Amino acid sequence: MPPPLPPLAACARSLAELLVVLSAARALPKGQQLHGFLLKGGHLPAIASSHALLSHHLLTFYARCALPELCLRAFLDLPAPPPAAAWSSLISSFAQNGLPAAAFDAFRRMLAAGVPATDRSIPSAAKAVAAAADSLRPPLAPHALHGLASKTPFAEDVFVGSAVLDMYAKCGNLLDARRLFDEMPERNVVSWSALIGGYADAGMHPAALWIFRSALEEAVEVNDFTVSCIVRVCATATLFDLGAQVHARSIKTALDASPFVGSSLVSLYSKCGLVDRAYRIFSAAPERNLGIWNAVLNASAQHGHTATAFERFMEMQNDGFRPNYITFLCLLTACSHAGLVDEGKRYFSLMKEYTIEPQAEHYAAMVDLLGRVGRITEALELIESMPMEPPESVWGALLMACRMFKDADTAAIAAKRLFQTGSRSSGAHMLLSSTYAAAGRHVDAALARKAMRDAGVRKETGLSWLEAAGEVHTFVSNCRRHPRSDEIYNVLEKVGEKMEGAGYVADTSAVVKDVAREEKCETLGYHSERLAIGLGLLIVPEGVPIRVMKNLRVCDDCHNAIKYLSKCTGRVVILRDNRRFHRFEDGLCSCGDFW
DNA sequence: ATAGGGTTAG
Repeated sequence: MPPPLPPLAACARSLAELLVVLSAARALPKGQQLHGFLLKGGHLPAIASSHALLSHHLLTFYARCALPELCLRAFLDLPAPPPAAAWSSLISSFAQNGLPAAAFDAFRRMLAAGVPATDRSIPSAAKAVAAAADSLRPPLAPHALHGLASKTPFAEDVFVGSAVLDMYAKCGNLLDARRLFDEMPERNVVSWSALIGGYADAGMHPAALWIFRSALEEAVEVNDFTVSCIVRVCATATLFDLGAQVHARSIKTALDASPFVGSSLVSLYSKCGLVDRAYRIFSAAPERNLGIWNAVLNASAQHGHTATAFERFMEMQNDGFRPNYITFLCLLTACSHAGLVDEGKRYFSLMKEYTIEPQAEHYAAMVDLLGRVGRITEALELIESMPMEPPESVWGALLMACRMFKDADTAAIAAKRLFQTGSRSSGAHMLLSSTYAAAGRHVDAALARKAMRDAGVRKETGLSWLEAAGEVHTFVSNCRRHPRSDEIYNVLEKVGEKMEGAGYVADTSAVVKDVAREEKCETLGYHSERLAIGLGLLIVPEGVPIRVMKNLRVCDDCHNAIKYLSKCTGRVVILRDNRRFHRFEDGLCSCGDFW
């Protein structure tokens, strides 16, 4: 005789736990089976006290499976009228599972049913508005939700305030975010983090740093959220010294153990050119998540450590992490930097097996990969096959390929389509012009430059900078602004003689005829990166790599010259241009002259 | 206990 089954009410907890497991796995058939069982036997009312608990997990389950209709039906199965808690449950299920439109719809229905908004439902609604910030038809203006919230008894609640503040920040409305922050009667670490994150996303790095500093001064107990945000700012702006200071501080508070802080540190050191240090952070990380795997994978990709990148991809899967769309973006970048077309195609089709829909960014990476090995027709065919309107980045990648392979006809097509996207990129005009020039079509080149002027687009100034002792030294071509300019030009001249002795010949083919006067000046030899390296030779201690950043792509001649420079001086130069890293040592570059 | 806010990786 089997022991008698316990009464169903006693099983409610186990059933709830089972639903949580099924939710996590998004196991749709099994979950629906369980739902059916509960409904069919009339079991739900039988366990009325656990009814709401089970319903909550059912809602989360269907939201995870992106099935708002089923979610709503499970909600409507609740004994009427649903209490405010059930509504909050419904709204948060949608908001937390990428269904902002459904979340807002539920919020609206709740209000229509006469249930007032609470301190539980407003934050979820704010999250939904924030998540829909990029969509063309936002469900509700941020101001409207803020207004609604301020008419409730929760207007001064710190949870509600922080959620509304974050909504403003995510919608790019930094002025309102800041005003709310200033007016809040109570602030906590979440309010501070939301504001810092908002400034960081908007590229307002000084503001983000300033708020962070104020938080420290006001003795706010910053946590891993806050620190990861501020390290991201340092990474984006390549503020190595400041980033290292924040890192040191985070070690003291043990926040460096957070995988979120770890990811941003990996990215910081990688972006500052110190990929070995990035690798060490990763190896030492006590806890790994998908973010830190992607961060280290991207570091390998950016630094041209292609084989390492592929290995990391295998390892992360062995560790049980499921790659996401960013993982594949990193892999395609790695392939692109090594010119590995077959591997790239393999990863691109592998996305399907993971049911990850390629985004425009993945297409841009594939176009870049095909283009830089000269398969321009194939790249154009891929663009034609895109299920979405090709954005600027895709045409830009094609245009770059046309420039490399002097394909003026395709360049004209790419540029035309690129400008149709509403882009005001000066780089695109310059690429088109120089492609014409490289193909010997100097009249078209001049016309392209005129078109740029007529469009009121100014050429982006080539800038290089070098950070040393916490100070950032910025250079433009041939400038003499730096107080140590005389020494810089002297040392470059001296090294230049050695370089010529070693066989360096300045390549003047990059000097395009029929270009405007200002560009001719720039082509004469002292490109900004060389000046920055010159200063590096003077002030960076022997044995320490000279790290230089540049906002444009390094030219062939400078690339060649820096190889000779590294050989003649015995120095390591790490140059980050707008595409990737180049590590020059003993006459060779890590990119293998393919970039 | 079934409901609430902020991260990382491109």
